[in-house]
Amino acid sequence: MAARKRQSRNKASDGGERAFLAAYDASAFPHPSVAVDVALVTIVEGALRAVLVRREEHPAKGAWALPGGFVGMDESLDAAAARVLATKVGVEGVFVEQLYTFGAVKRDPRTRVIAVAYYALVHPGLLERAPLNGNTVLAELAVPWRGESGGDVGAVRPEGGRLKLAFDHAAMLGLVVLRLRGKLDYAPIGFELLPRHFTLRQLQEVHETILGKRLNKDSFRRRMLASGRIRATGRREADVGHRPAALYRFARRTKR
Amino acid sequence: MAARKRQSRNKASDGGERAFLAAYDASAFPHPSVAVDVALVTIVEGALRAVLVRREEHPAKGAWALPGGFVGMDESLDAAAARVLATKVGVEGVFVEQLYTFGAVKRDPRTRVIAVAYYALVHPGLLERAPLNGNTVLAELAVPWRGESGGDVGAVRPEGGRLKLAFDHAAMLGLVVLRLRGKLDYAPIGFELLPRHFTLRQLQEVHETILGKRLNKDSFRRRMLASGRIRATGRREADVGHRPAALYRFARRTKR
DNA sequence: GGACATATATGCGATAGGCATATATGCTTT
DNA sequence: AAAGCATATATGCCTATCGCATATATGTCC
Repeated sequence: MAARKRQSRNKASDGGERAFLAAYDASAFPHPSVAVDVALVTIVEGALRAVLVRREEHPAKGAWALPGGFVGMDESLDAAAARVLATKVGVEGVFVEQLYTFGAVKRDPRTRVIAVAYYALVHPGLLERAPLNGNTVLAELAVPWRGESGGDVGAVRPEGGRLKLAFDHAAMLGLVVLRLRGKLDYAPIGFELLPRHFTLRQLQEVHETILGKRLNKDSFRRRMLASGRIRATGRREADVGHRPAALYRFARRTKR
Repeated sequence: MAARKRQSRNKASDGGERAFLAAYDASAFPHPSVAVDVALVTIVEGALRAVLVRREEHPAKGAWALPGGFVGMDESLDAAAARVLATKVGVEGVFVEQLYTFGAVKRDPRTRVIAVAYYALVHPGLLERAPLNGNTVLAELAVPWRGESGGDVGAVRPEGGRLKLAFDHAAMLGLVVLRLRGKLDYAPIGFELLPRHFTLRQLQEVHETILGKRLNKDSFRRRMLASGRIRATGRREADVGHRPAALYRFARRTKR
């Protein structure tokens, strides 16, 4: 689906055309800058949450923003997103996918900045190693439940109140939720929010959290088992005060 | 720091912060350029087709490419896509939507160019007014049909042979097809490829062309009529050598 | 008026989802 | 050790939808 290309850093070597290329170097003219903003999303306590960092500088100083950074001349967009995740949040090797590119003229009051938004999914257990200091927060994404009124999809609230978000980052988070909802049925994104081994109930809770509505337990179970995307591990959960559920893991191939 | 001159552009508001903003002007450093490429897609003779222009300049001189252009400092991405469509193809007021942003480092041998790909949908009748001269072609997108083997999705062929595409534009076209397939069920994109009034059979043929497989006629009819997205006009097609079909039009609201 | 081609309507079996009920099982309590 | 508990797992039924077949309707063409 999303073209995820990993580009090797082969250095430029167009010998004969160099003079020509220089003449067409678009960077000689003023043009927009490009940044990546990454929404690192997880689920804690039954709510979608995203990592936000407090801006130390103008513009929007003091507001909360998605971790981001400008795209270097020699790194791909995907690489820039991974770098931002590793540098600013300390997370590596997680699911990352491009979301949308925001290009309104005045979205950044400084200069013209085009932002390529990414979203990443991670099991909260992996976030424990990433220190969330005072300048970083795991904010709950407001996802109105079925029948529940009020609240924009994806708007952010910390613990009841509402955080002021910089730039158009609130729109980015709203789009993340919509994208997750749209892809949940046909893309293996639910598993990214769970540990390697999980129960069917845990998987259902992830789906319910993303979709913002309750699902029928039996139908969900049948659908998942028939999808061929999960495989029984033969193990069971432990230390629960009742019959333990079977543990499954994600199966890459759709076997039928 | 030295980019002070640049800052005079937006003297509109930020009185006190001007010096600060100048210090953070990212355009003072070398950074990637941004272009938009637009796939104008239509259906002619039962095949998805896209407008391609022959490149007159290096790089990839002589190859076929999607109409594109660099993004100006004072235009949004959406505006740039609309400008490219109007300027290079002569089409306005059609459905345009962002597709994906391609950011591999070496995708353009000249300099670093990040391409925000768009796709547009248009009824072929509207394209007749747009002159397709020798440098412009309406190339068929290779969409393998169910059971049919070979051929990358979205690869381009003129009339049997295969066109050489510049840059990563073949990947863009492939992604267009996948996106159309994915959105067809829940987004009103099929109607964009039809005239204002259309028959159910015409709509079904559009769906079949996009999906690359035959659909059951009765199920399709029932599904469309029950979707609430089409409304009977009371009129019928004329001059067909058999019983004329009822004409429908797209209804914005999903009434139930 | 009849042939023809396609549109439109109706019925039926297969399949999947929603729902209720019954059974299984590991842990905790008595 | 036995009973209780809470949840997992299995089974059956009803209904909506889809694929398929059949029947009827309605224009044009000869």
